[in-house]
Amino acid sequence: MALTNREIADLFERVSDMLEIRGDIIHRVLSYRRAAETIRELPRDLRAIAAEGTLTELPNIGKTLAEKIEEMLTTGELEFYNRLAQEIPPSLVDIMHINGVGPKKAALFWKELDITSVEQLKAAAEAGKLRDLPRMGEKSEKQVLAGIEALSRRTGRTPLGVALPAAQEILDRLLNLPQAIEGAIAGSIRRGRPTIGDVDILIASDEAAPIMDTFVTMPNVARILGHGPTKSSVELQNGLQVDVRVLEKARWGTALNYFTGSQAHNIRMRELMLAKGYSLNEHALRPLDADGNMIEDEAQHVRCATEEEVYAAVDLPYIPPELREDSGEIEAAQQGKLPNLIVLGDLQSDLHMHTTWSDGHLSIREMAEAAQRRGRKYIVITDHSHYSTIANGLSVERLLEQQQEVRQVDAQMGPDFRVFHGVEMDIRSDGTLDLPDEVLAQLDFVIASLHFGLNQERSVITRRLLNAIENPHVDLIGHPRGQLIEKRAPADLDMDVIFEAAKKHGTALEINANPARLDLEAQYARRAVELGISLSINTDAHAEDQMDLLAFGVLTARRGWVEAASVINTWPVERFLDWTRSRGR
DNA sequence: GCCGTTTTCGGCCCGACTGTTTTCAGTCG
Repeated sequence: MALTNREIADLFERVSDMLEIRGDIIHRVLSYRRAAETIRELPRDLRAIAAEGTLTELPNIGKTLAEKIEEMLTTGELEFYNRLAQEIPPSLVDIMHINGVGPKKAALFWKELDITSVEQLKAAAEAGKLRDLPRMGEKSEKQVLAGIEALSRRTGRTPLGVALPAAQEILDRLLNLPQAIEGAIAGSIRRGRPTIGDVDILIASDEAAPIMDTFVTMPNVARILGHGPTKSSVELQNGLQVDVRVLEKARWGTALNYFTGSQAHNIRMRELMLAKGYSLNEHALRPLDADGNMIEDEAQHVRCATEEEVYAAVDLPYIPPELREDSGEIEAAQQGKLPNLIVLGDLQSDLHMHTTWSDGHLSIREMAEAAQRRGRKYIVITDHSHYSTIANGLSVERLLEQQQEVRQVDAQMGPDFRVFHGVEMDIRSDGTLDLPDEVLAQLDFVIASLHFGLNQERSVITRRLLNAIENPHVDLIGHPRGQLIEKRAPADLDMDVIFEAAKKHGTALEINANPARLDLEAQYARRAVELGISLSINTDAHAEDQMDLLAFGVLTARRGWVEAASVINTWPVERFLDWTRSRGR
C-alpha cells in the first residue's frame, strides 16, 4: 500500500531523529529533516511527481532520498528505517522530544540505564537514578521530570487564531513598561502560519532586566524555562510556550529579521551575507577580514534599524514575512520577481456568510450593515441548503422566499452597498448536488461545499468535488479541503485533478478566512494561482465579530504568494456581476 | 545527504541560556 506525503514526511523525520541519537554527522541528519519539511509543504502528491520522474527536482531531495521515496511508494515500507530500528529503539524519539532532552541525553539514558520509553525515564528520574550520570545532576533530573509533566499539558500546535490574541496581550503588557521603546510579535505568528509552535516577542529597550522580570512573573506563567539577561522563555498555564528577546532599538532590523525566521530563511540570508563578506546575527552585520575571520572591532559592525536595511545589504528588496520560508522567495527577490502581495484593503466584498435563515446569529439586514461598517462594498448571503439539517439548511421554498428579503435589504442599503443572494449548497455524500439546476440558475452566486462524508476514499470524494466544479451554476468551492485545524485532517482529495477541473471550468476556489479552517492552505493557494485558477477570500461569518477574520484569510493568501488580481472579491461590483453573468447567469 | 556563475568534493548559520563544570557540552530556536 502506497504511503501518503504525510506518512513519508513523518518517516523521514523519524529517521532524522534516530540518526541524530545514533550520532551521525549533523548534516546528514538535517538532510532528512529538510526533506521531511519539503514534503510536508508540498501541494502535490509524491506519487504523481514520482510518476513524472521529477522527484529530484524538488528542493532537498537528491538521488538517495528520491530512491527511498520511490521505495515507500511502491512497497509501503522503508528498508533503511527497518534496519535502523533494529539498532536504535524508535521509542527513544519520544524521549528526545521532552523539552530539555536532546539526542545526546536520550542516548545517554538508553546506553547507561537501558531506558527506551518516557514511562521508564519518569520512573528512573523519580527514583533519583539520573542525577549520577555524567553531566547530569539534581537540577537536570528535576528538569526532566518537569519536561515530562509538560508533555501532558501540551496538545500539539496552537492555532494561529488562539496564539495571536494571546501574544498580543503579552506584548501590550510589556509595552506598558517605561523601559520598552518598541515591540513586535515575531516568529511564525508574524509569518502567518496556521499553527504556532511557540510565541516569539521582540522588545526594543536599553534596559532589559525589568522587561525580563515582568515577563517571567506574569500571573499565567506555569513554568520558567529560561531567564537570562536579554532572553527569557516561559510556559503558560494553557501549555503555550512564549519567548521574549530584548535588543537595542538601533539593532531592530537585524533583531526582527532574526526573530521572525523562518530558520531556513535565516540560514539562507546568513549564507548570502557570508558571500558578501559579512557575518549576520541578530545584533549586526560584522565584516570579515581577508582570511574570512570576523572582525571583532564594534566600530566596524553595521547596525540595521530596519529590516529593509538588512535585505539591502545583500542587494535584495524587502521580503515580506509571509514569504520567508525558503520556498523560492530568495531567488524571486534576486530576480526582481517577488509577488505584489494582496492586502486587506484590496478586498471589496465577502462572498460567504450565514444568517438566522440557517445557522447564523444575525438577520440579512444586520449582516449587511456589519459588512458595510467594515468597508465592504458588496456581500452575498449564502445560507446552507437543506441537506445540512443540523445547520437548519433551507428548502427550495425557503430559499426562494429568502430571495425576497435579500432583494428588499439590497434596495434599503442604497446604491453604494449591494446585497446579493446566493447559497452554500451541500455536495451530498452520494455525490449529487443538493439543489436542482433550475433553482441554482435563479441565484446570484453559488458556493458548493463538502460538509459530510469527508472520510470517503480518494476516488469517491474527488469525484464528488468534481461534480460540483463541473456544474456550470457553481461559482465557488467553499473550504475545498474540509480541514479543521488541529482537529480534522483534510479530505483525501486528488488535488492535481481538482485543480485541472477548476481551471477548465473557471470555477473559483475559496480561501476560508476562519482561523479554524484557513482552507485552502497557502501551498495549495500558491499552486492554484500558478495554474491560473481564481481564488476568493471569505469569512464564512455566522456572527458580526467573525467578519473581522478576513485578515487571517489575507495572511494565508499572502503566504501563498497571492496577488490581488487572482482574487475575485477584489473586483468592483460591476466586474463581479459581469463575471457571474459570463458564467451563464 | 544535498548542493554548485568560485566547487562534482568539501563545504554545510549563529548565539543565548543552563547546569555541570574549572572551560564547556547540550539544548533550543
